Amino acid sequence: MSVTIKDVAKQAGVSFSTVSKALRNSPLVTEKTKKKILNVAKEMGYQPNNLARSLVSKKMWTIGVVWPSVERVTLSALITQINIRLEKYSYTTLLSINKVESAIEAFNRIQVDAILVFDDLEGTFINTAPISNVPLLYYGISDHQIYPTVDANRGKAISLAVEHLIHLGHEHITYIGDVSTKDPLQEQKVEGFIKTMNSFGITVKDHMLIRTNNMDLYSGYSSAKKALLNESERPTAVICGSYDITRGLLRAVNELNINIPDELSIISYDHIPQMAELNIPVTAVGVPLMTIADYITKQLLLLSEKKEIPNVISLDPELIIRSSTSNKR
Amino acid sequence: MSVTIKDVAKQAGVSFSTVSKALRNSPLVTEKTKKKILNVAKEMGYQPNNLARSLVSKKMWTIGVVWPSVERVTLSALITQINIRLEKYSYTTLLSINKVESAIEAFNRIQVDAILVFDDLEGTFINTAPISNVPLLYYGISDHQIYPTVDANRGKAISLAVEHLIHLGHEHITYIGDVSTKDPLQEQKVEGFIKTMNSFGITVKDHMLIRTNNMDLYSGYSSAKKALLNESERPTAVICGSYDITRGLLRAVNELNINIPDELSIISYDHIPQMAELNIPVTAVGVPLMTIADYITKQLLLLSEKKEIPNVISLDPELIIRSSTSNKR
DNA sequence: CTGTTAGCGCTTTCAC
DNA sequence: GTGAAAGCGCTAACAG
Repeated sequence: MSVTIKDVAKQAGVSFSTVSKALRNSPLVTEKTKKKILNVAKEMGYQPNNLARSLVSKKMWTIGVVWPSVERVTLSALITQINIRLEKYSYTTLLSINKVESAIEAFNRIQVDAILVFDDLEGTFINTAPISNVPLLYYGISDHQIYPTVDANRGKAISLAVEHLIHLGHEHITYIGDVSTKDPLQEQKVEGFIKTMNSFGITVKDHMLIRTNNMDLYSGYSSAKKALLNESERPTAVICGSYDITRGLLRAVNELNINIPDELSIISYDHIPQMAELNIPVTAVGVPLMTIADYITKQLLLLSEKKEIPNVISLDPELIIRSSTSNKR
Repeated sequence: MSVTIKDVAKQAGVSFSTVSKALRNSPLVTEKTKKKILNVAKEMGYQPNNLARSLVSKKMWTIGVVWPSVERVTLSALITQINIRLEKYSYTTLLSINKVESAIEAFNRIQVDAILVFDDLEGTFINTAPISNVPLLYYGISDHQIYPTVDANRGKAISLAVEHLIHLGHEHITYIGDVSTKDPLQEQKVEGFIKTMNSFGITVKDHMLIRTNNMDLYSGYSSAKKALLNESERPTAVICGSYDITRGLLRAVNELNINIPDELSIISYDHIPQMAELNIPVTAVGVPLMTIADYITKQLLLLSEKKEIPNVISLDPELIIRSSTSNKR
């Protein structure tokens, strides 16, 4: 078996509780003995048993993330950011690709300190809402009352986009996004689009709402091409539902030799740094990625310390104007 | 604090060890008392503490997977399959998106039963080879001597592809794949291509080796289009380095109205079921996904039980002929 | 069959 | 400062 605290104690000629203290760098141990113990420990190749440690301290220093099956640039970027932040507080981030319920069950089994649920895909979480002894944070829509939720107000973000375009004089505005699934997060964006358009007295006709099969680059590309090909019906502005779709749109725009923003204004959901690094820096709406990461991390940290957090953390989307939007010519 | 085995014992009027036995469904307990205990436990909302359980049993029933940063269809499919198999043996699969070393460290901290490393991206693992107390399995190339490795023999697979095409009479064969990174797994494919071509006396000229920026669909699409546009220099057969690239190629082929296999034969790396479900069922080479999943799972299970496994598990790639390849016309 | 007794490896009082 | 003792929640001999 592997070397334990007792073995080290015996070897160093001290009691095992002193070893424990030395290892935890307690001030109750002389520097001298501390040094000695640390040396012996290293020599013997001592590795702490974190299960035992956690059993008494009730802390695993681990956060579980329930990861939806499909990868999108924004989501991975978000998890990466959260991971970075949590690392600074010495937490490890672990992901599960299992279904929401069994993922939560697994994280309960290994007793993580908190669970983050991205139920980005089918909204099953809201309906089934499994039980968890471990504190849980949900990133999605806050129209349920079960677990604390971080809500990025996607509908409001799209409203911001519409308003911006209308103020620039656009009326023929098209929304390209994934509206094929039952994903409530995507539905919220579409709703925001239709409602805001209506509020300005504009009826959203069929060709102004383009459905892609999913949120990836190629879907965006082919849908966009279709929408832009017919020059007489071409919109003067487009709102994209995600970063990936915007990338697809830009490819199409490039191939068709359409000038941005003179012939077409583009605005996109997803307030991420990458948006500024595209061929044309793209005007965007949404809660800044870093802000979302900050808030989620903060709540996760609080939950890990068994602290109470508000049931809804509602984040305000922002509009960041870049060179892809201009007055209607 | 939460309810423990002792609380249940007190409530049920038995000793706590009897409760332990009842919970583990031991035959040493009467059905009657077992029933009673189970009831009381449920009423009290008893949840086992798996840390304590693991502390004595030395088993976490968890496998850690070190996940490379980029998602590719094949890799996710593979992990999904492994996950399914492990679940059947009551193991949970947990992923880490951290760098190889810190991921391994994290999995050691929470004491998983085994670690699987997909170091698909930069080959850092082979060079740095971190220490792990937990048994570790590496999925990649077996030219190192540090940890047991499952090797899918990617070079041999591409050889198979070349041979097949040559036997069909093709000579102007182009390989499309990701050769931009230092990923040794991709390099192996390219090497296999060049060597085998040479062995048939064919020199691989520049235009016969197309580099995509990465392995995704759009890269495949645009590279393929470029390669196929010039009709006079167009190859009679193409080998794709991955499923995603093949999908991209098929889009390009479709747009350019090229007939498969009459005008162009296509063969792809990645022996996965999805390959048969494309517009044109595509001839493929590689170790069948399910076979890889079977082997990896088997080794992982053995490692979890502290059993010895061979240092190299070399899997034989297969050729599966579908309708995308034919004799050169 | 059921209960008693030891631990698993560690942290944390509390004496010395 | 250091050590002895108790206990985290559970499993696994060992008695009865």
